Amino acid sequence: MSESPTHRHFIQQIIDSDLAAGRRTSVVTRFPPEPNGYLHVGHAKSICLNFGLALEFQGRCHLRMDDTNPAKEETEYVESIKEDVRWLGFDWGEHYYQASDYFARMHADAVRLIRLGKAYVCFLSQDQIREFHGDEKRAGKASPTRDATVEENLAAFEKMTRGEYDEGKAVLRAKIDMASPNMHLRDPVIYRIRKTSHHNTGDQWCVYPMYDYAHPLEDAYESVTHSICTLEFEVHRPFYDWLLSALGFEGRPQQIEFARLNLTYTVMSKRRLLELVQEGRVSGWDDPRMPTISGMRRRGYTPAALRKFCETVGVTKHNSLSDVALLEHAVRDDLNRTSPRFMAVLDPVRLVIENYPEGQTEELQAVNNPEDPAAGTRKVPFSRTLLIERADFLENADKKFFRLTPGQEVRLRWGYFVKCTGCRKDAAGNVTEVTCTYDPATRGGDAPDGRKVKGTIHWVSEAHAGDVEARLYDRLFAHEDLNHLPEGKDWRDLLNPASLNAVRAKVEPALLAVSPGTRVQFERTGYFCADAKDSKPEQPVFNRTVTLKDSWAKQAGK
RNA sequence: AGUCCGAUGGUGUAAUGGCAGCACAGGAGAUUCUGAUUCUCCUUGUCUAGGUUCGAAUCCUAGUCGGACUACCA
Repeated sequence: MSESPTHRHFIQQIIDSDLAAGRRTSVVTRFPPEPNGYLHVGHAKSICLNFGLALEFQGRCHLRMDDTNPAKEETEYVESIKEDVRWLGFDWGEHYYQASDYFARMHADAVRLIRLGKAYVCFLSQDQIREFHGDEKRAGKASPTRDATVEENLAAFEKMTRGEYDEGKAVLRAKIDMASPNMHLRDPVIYRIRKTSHHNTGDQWCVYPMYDYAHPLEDAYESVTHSICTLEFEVHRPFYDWLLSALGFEGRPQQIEFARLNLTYTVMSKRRLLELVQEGRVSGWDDPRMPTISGMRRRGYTPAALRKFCETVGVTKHNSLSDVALLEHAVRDDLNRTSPRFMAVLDPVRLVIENYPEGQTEELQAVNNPEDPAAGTRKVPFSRTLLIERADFLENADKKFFRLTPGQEVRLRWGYFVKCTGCRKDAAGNVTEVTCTYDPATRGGDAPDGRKVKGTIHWVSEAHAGDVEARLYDRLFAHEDLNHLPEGKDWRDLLNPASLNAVRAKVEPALLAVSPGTRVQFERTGYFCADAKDSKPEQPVFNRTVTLKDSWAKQAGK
């Protein structure tokens, strides 16, 4: 538990008090993504918040596609969003909605607004609108048609709707206050002309509502009670309230803003993620290095780990930059309990047991998961010639090195004690083979005489080993805070050139049979997931989710 | 520059006028058939200055710093 069990974040407190005071009798939230990209871990925070609140208060949470801009949205994204929300473990039940389903109703409300004298058609060009808008110091100037009659506006909006104007020739604006210190209240544009086919409504419409106009209405139509969004919409709230009040909605939704998630060594904007994909810097939205939910799923992250992480970072109103170590901790913690162990050698060197009979093979019993007795055991083939990690042998080592070095005895995991006798090298001085002798009495890994070894290393039998691709991932960026770039650098300059290192690994035979998507631990090296896309039968490709903590590497680095 | 929002260890957060706590990270040690896990202990914090109060992280004022906004994007 990262917080005391009684802790309530500020949104829970708002809801508590709404319920206690009788202002609300139920809780309805919504997660409203625009289908113009894949969901990322920042969205996961919002999903957990909104669906979590609904669960906690026995209300409901709607999944709503905020598809008001036909130029940017695609069905591919709609499908991926649904999949990601489900995968995270949430269920919207019957409550799937699309902003585009409300276009007729929104249009009718725009007509109402005009009749109320609270909206008008403006024929200024985009540049003129900007110019008339004023700035912090100067009040804006009224559009020439600001005081047109209701009839004139109705007629003009009708012509807009019928497509009689070209794109950009006219917009519908709310009539509020051109002198407001809040720019969003200086007669914001609420409808624009777009003669583009919409992924859902096709060519039915050529006028489309703007976010500021559409969003409060969507919430109101669905009887949303608490409309939770990110901090940058704080300035939009007065318009949100103005609109619903102007149109006379009862029991209006309340907009509440919270701080979006930022992660070290990670970009979190859809625009940047899209660029990484389009520029081919990653293999796609689901590249395992991407902070997208689909990328993290492929990388081996679990829904539980993501949910736990979202709980850990909390919900506040101030911007922060969460350490990616928090995320890594969440996934290690989950995977440690749940993933079966296997032996895999990522950087192999041969180990020959000189006193083990040539040609002999035996099967040793290995425990699948020490954290979970129910996971059972498996057999691992053993023979005279093994493969071990190159880093587990050192010709000249100090006393702190617990692995193979001439004269030192170590345990082969689930196997025997072996004592290092030396090594052979090639002409260049590279170690080609490590040699040792074994103690037959230590079969299974324990010495009858009670003697201890300091180190245990993993291994595979060379003749029995499978050969697979292992993709060793590291952080995508080499810079900590991508919202603050070093002088003169583009964010792309900060990509980590070593974010992917694909190696051929030698693995115990049981590993060849795992199905795509399976998460395992490679003992002593890390958690891996059989890639869901590139794995073939008997030929899995493993993605490293995260390394195991390595206090030896830390020590040795000192 | 204006308006709005925010500020608690290295990081993320709790304490809602009454002992500044938790997690991560870092350090030391114990345990261990993974130098993992687990366990124990430790380092480190209320932006500044005033005020209110018996008592302030909390309330007030001013300042400082950070963020958002000035799209026919969401």
